[in-house]
Amino acid sequence: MLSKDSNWVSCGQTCLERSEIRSYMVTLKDIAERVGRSVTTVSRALADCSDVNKETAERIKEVAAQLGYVPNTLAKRLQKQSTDTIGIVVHPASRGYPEPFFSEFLAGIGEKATHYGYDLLVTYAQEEHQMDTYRQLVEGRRVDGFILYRTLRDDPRANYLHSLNFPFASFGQVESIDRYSYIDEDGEYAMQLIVNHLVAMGHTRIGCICPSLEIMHAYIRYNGLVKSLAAHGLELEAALVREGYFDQKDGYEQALVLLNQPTPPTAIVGFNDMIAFGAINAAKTLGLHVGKEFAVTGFDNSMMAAYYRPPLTTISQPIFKIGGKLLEMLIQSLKDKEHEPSQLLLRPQLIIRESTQSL
Amino acid sequence: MLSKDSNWVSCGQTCLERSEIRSYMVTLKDIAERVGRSVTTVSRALADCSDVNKETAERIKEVAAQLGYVPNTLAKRLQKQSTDTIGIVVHPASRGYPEPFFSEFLAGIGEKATHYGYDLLVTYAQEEHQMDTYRQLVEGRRVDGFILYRTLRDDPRANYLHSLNFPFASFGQVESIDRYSYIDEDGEYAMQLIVNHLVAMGHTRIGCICPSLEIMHAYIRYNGLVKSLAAHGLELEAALVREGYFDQKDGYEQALVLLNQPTPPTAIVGFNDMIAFGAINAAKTLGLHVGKEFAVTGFDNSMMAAYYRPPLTTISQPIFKIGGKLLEMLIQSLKDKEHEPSQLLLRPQLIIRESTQSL
DNA sequence: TCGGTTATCCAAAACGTTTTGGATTGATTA
DNA sequence: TAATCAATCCAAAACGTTTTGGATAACCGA
Repeated sequence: MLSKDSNWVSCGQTCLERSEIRSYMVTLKDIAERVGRSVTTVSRALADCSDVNKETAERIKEVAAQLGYVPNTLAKRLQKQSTDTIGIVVHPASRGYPEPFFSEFLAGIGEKATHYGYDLLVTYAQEEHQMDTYRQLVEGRRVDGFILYRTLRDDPRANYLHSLNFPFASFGQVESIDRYSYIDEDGEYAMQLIVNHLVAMGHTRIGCICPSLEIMHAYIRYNGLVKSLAAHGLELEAALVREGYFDQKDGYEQALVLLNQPTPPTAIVGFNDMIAFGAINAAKTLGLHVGKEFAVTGFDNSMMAAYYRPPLTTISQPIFKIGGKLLEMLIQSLKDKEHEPSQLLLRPQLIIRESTQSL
Repeated sequence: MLSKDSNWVSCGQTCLERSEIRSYMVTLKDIAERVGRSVTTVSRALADCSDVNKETAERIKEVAAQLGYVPNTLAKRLQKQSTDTIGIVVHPASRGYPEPFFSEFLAGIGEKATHYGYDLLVTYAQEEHQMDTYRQLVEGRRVDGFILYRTLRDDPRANYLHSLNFPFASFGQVESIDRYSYIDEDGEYAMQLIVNHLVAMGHTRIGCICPSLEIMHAYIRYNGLVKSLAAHGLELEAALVREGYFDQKDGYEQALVLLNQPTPPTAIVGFNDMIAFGAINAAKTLGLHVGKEFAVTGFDNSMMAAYYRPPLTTISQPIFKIGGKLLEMLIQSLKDKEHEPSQLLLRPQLIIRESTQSL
């Protein structure tokens, strides 16, 4: 193993040299002096401008390479008055394991950002200081645009940015503004898929565990659920609806409440996979045979879904791709300020597994 | 719901005003003109320097607040020649669900970074361009320091940064350099805990599924495993060692290989939780009663561990805290270049659950 | 010969800060 | 009275780019 990168391993002399190179930062001025041209010319040569002699340009590039010149990002950005940086403010709920969704989403954004030469600035703010964080980033000109996610129906972040005409793109719609860029999954359609499937399996007594309806996703899915049930002549009984946020613990506890009722549901629709896992565990605890006599569905198709016992029937969303596409939409609007906002509604897919079988 | 943040909701006039404020960026010069003082004085007043008259300073601050002045971050950084930014280059394996570890680690780093006023620059590079990415960030002066994780025994990133004397702190040790800041868990001790427990449960035929031994963590744990087994007069048979990277699929497949041998192990030590989950599934597939006649252990105590069926015996590491502490160590060394590197070896904890019971 | 191109170059301004090295004033001290 | 000191202020330089608005010289066609 030592052979790999061995030039770095026992570096007595090498290190010193490198260290000197670093402490002496090469600037345009250095190159200019060395070549005997002005800073202007050097800058233009490196930018491949047409008004510099070919030979001069070559010589300049040669010297630049030889000196190991790398432009100073800060200086460039100050001059250009743009940061080439996209900001994302992390939601408090995305901080731990509970939300496997987030790391994939971030990766989708990050890979595209790197690809297009943008930096990704990730900020963690406490919920109560969330708006201050946005304001600081905007007014300190630290980012060129934002990615938003987990939107609310009336979303203060979106409202703020929209009012400033500050670029952003969001995963999830917002009711309180219009003309903005977003991607969303068709939650209503997703619920239709789920309900159709459950009904086909013989379920009529269907409950759900969902987060606050202030969250846009939840609201859309909830309405979709009600509507789809109605299409089958079924009703979503108030007693069969429980609020639970996002983690297994909530799913477990709320499912227990539902299942301990006099006439419990035969199926529970979890609004995300973690909730569904919790519900499965609750049912197991009560000795139910999950999949047969009691069904559970999730939402997200997280990796665990396929491996859980029983494997979870859930809705698949291409989170990684959504992140990437969102970033592309944002960059689009950064490059062309007049560009019409793009809006994308994705068709989700139902992944049927063993957690839902015929009654 | 509309009452909350209603100042943003129906903003006809408000929006315009805001928008004007933004397009007209307030600078020190603006304040200076308004107050009738020089830019220098304004700058010094806002920095609470002692050589500006109290009344003047107050007046300046008043006007600054009134105009909504926020310093231009780029200009400040260019002048100060520091970026106040910490970089983290994401390992390709951390991109999806498979590694719940990552989002918690990142959150630990990010929250502290925000707390100390540092930006967190998250970069996604393809593995083959990894070193280029580091070089660009270093030489373009885009970050003041790095957080490294998932170190190799001979780690090119650490070697590079170390040779340049560029600040970094890593989660995991590196063999190829010394005198650097790191946090690591005591993997040898962790394995001792696991082996002692398994032996106490009556296991003598113990196998393992571990990642490449080039990875420092894996190497340490592997050696710890061998040593701990030896302490009980046991040997780690070559046939009972399989390489698997990090996900359930690997765990599943490699566990099948182990279990289909003529004399299969009665316990499998997974080098992380995902591997362990896969192994559990494999055993279930073969009809084994996991926990009773066959034991599995994990490493990380990811959230799923407690909820898996059976719940997983595993090693607990405070990943979130480690991230935060790492960032603090890094900032420490940024502020005091001469500061001795700190090195922290954590005592891991064994969380015993039902996946390991008496034979 | 002259006006008009073209090719090549550059000084200076600009981006918005912080810092350096005084300058000015008025009061205090020797 | 002159020297010293403290308080208050600021012009200019610096950070390292990019861009603006020419300048210069050589060449071309009429």
